[in-house]
Amino acid sequence: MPDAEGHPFVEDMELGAIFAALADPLRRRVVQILACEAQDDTRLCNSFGLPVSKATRTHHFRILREAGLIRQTDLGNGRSNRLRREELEARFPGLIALVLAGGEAAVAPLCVSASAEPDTR
Amino acid sequence: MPDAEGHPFVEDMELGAIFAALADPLRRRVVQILACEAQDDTRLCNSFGLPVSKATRTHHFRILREAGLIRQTDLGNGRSNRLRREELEARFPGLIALVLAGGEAAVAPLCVSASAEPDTR
DNA sequence: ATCCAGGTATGATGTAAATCGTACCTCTGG
DNA sequence: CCAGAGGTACGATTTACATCATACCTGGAT
Repeated sequence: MPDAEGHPFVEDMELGAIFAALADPLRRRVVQILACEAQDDTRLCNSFGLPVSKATRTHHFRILREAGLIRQTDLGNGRSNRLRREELEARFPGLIALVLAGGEAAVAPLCVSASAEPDTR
Repeated sequence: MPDAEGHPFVEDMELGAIFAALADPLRRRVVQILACEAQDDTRLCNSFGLPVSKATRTHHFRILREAGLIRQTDLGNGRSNRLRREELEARFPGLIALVLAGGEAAVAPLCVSASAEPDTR
């Protein structure tokens, strides 16, 4: 079902996995940030200000990717993250709006610059 | 925040708890059944055909109640369950439609009679 | 009064999830 | 070429969750 990089096809996305992914405040925050940015925004994993270690960050992005919420592109160094907006809207209309409606997933400013801080922690 | 029976107020509902509750296929099924029935449908906990023990069933209904998805009324014996449809729609518009859009949470017929079977298991 | 059906409460148990440290890989910039 | 930044992989730990069995409570039917 998933492609080589672990992205499920739209028709294989599961609501259970989506909900499980969005149940975590950190992951929900990532989606919120991507969702409230302009079209096709692309950012690196470390640019979300997640208060966890690198290893844990990778873990969270994997969950998001495997649920189908984001599409990741390997740049060798760095990895770009993009919300799968249209696909999600087609398969689960209203999902993204809902995540946005949930209010800040309490961690930081959000739409404003979640600047990439050094790898503290 | 919650009232005496453990129901959160609309304004206290949290998207995280909602998503966590709906991540489980059994609980999602309960919500689907309630959602696709007519207005203000009320059913007992054992009428959903959940393939788990009584204790586990109680557990799942507690999660649903504390997330704000259902409202339970104690009847002494038995306990009626009702989807908090309008309140949910006001707070998280599109949520219910989304759960329905997710397709059958693979367990049984669904909208058709999930008849109350004897307490096997 | 009894019994039973529907639920809750309380542990116990097994599995899954979040977290981290460390080691490693891949590009880019001196 | 070497150092460093961005990530992944692996193993360990700790916590949360789904599950059950058992004991108990409440109201309706017999």
